[in-house]
Order: sequence, then structure tokens, then C-alpha cells
Amino acid sequence: MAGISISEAESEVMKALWAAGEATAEDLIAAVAGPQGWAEATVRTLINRLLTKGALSAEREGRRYRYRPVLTHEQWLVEQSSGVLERLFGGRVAPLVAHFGEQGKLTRRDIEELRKLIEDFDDGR
Amino acid sequence: MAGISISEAESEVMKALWAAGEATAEDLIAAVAGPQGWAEATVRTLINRLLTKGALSAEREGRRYRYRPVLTHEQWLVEQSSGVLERLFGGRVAPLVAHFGEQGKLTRRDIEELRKLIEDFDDGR
DNA sequence: GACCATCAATTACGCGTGTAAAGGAAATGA
DNA sequence: TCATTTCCTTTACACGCGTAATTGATGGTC
Repeated sequence: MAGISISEAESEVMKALWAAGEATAEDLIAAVAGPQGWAEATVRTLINRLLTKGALSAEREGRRYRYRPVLTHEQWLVEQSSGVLERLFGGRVAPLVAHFGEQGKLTRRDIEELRKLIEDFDDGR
Repeated sequence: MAGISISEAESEVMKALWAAGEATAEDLIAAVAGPQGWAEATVRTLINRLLTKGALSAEREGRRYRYRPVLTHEQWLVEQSSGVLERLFGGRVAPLVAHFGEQGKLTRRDIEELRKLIEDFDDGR
């Protein structure tokens, strides 16, 4: 389980694909080229790199391809986030949350949701 | 405020420097070369790159230099963590915590600390 | 059937990064 | 003072990434 590793730019394409479930190159270009300020060709390059990395699959559909994610959003989230948690906060979640709190990143809504999370967690154990 | 951006490898050197407060090249080499499996020259390269990036300062001390962090640990943490929060969780903290919960990364201890954090937060508002 | 449009595939290219060796200068020991 | 050691400085080099243009193939259109 080598772990497919994708770059920042590639992840933008994957995000669009995850959101869509499946898509053609044209769809992906429509979704990311504009917002990112990229040329069409750039998105195609990224799609190809993702293909060779095995992060997505291509199925011929007439004269074009239909792409589907192979690397799942969840897998990607896990890799990314656990890496960060490890590198930045020694693997501990609470310090991370504390950090965001100090940074003013905790909204009222976050607090509510966190409270609920904790309750549920307590119930579960 | 351009924001000094350092690479993964460079951050290892910075970590050693943050931990030490200040250090000579020799100190830093001793601290990171072994654990990372890097040659002495590699660490020196990283130190120089950090210097040109302005992430640390060098003060001559006889025939060698004494290095000190310019980029602080806190600054780095803020940049890194907010970047991740943004890219992975749309800037929302609760989903991030939920994710770690599902991933089994939430320890009993984390829960306790989180509960406290939330209380304090409520008091403050 | 020749040509044009549309996709996809190939090639390009500079920059940062990981990784380090080679080259200089300065201090030290003989 | 000359060789040697010890630091620091320069140079190296492959690879991934961001960014794209160019080339190639395929399917309509006249």
C-alpha cells in the first residue's frame, strides 16, 4: 500500500472529480480552469498525471474519456490530515484544536458541533 | 508580509533550532542528520537555504556561526495549520475534529481537554 | 476523399527540493 | 611556515511540479 501521493494542483482536479463523482475532461476543465486561472492544457496535464499515478481511472466513451476517482476523498483526507497532525502537533488532537482556538478559528457553530461530538463520543464508550 | 515559506526538509532543521533556541551548525547537524539519515553537507545546505529565505539569522562567533530562528514556531504553525484547515476542511474546525474522531485519533485525554477547552471558550464569550 | 474541428498524448521548460560533493578560507599543530 | 584540519560557501544534479504549447489521432462536413 504505497499510498498514492498527489500534488496541490492535482488535488484541485481531484476535488472537482470527487464533487462530481465522475466527469469528462471537459467537465473538469470547466470546473477548475476558471477558478484556478489555469489554461485548458494545464488541467489536461494534471488529469494525465493523476492517471499515471493511478489516482483516477479513465473509461473510453466514444471519442472521449470518462474519469472516475480511484483515490477516494476519504483516503486523501486521512493521509493529509494525519500527516499534519503528526508533524505539527505530535499526533494529539486537543493541542491542535487549542491552537485554532487561539487563532480565532473556532466559531460559535464549531463549538456547538464539538460539544455534540464529545457527547456522542462519551456515549459510545 | 510575504510569509516565509520553508520546505519539509527545512522544517526539520527549524524544529531543532526552535527546540534549542539557538545553535551552531554543528549542533543542528548533531540534532537532525542522524535521525533523518542525512549527510552533514545536506544539513548545511538546508541551513543556508533557510538563511537566504530569512527564516533564521546568523551571528558570527569566532570561527563559526550561531543561528537563531527568525521565523517563529508559532508563525510556522499558524501558516501550516490554517493552510490545511482551509484546503481540507473548508476552514471549519469541527469537521476536522470529527474526521479525526472517525479515524480513531481522539484519545480519552483529548476528549477531556476538548471538554475543558469548550468550557473555557463559553466562559469567555 | 480532403479538410476542419475536437480530443487526447507528447514534449517543454524553469523552479524548488532533496540530496550531496567539491572548493575556499581560516585556524591549528608540527 | 607548511600541511592539515575544520568550518563555511559554491556548485551539482535528478526529479517533481506548475504551467503550458505542440503534435497526433479521430470523427464530422463539403
